[in-house]
Amino acid sequence: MATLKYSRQRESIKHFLMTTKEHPTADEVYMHVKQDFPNISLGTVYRNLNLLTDIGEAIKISTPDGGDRFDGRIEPHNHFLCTKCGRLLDLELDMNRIEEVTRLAAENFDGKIESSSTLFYGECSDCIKKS
Amino acid sequence: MATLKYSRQRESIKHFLMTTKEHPTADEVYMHVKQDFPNISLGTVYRNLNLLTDIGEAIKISTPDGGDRFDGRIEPHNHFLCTKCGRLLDLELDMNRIEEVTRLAAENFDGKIESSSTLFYGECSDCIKKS
DNA sequence: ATTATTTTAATAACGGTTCTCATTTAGCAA
DNA sequence: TTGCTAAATGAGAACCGTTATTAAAATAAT
Repeated sequence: MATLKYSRQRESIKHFLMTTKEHPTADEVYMHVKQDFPNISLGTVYRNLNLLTDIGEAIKISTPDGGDRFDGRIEPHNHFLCTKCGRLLDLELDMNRIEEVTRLAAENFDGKIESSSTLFYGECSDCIKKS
Repeated sequence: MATLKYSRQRESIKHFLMTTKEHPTADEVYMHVKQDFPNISLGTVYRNLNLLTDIGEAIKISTPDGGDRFDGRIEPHNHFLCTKCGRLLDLELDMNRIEEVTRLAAENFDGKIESSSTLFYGECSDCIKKS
């Protein structure tokens, strides 16, 4: 069962994910961690992002516009994707409502629903200002 | 403004999307349409799927596991992704509830929310039977 | 039929992600 | 400490879904 071994690189990746408010792509994580580890390879970043996702210490967010984003905030929460500038933002929302919807969905559905993720689309405040 | 010209290939792609209950990937559409147009190229399939999506006659669904799926059912509705077998299924759900959540989300949010898409995860009935 | 414009098929190119593998590092035991 | 073993890394090749290029074919209008 492959016992996990400490690595500075993984720690740095995890720390960045947990402290940033952004939802960086793998490449953005790479660029950042490169400041502390100039020799780190993109493969290492991907490997650790996937590892952190697998062990539940990060979340992977798929959007329709290209690469996946990663998030160190693991409590269930929602996201907003600006269709103008492409920024991905946190969106506060009473999770009880989400759970209620999930329960409701489960009623008419034949399988077992374990979770759900909602992505909101629209124009972010910055883009509204500019137009 | 590039006036749209008829093409048999596009018509076949659209017809397949509108009649299937599945949510095929571009490659699955390609495989199917190939039966009627043995010489069709994958590029043509992608070009038309994107065109149909752009003019609102199809929907593109992003999932965390690989390629995008396409759906000829354009009324707002939700989807369920089986984490075991990867199948993407329709999920009936009172859209009023979803709209309610969207309204609620808009209250605490600084930009303009235009739409949302919820993807449910879990185990589909077929996979439950098998286990 | 002629012409102009769109669409196609074939294929090369691209971007994001995963894989391979030789080398380095962490953790453990003598 | 030293040595051993398993895990992690860096470099780069490979992979896969998707987009771009281009000459030829299909469509629509004259």
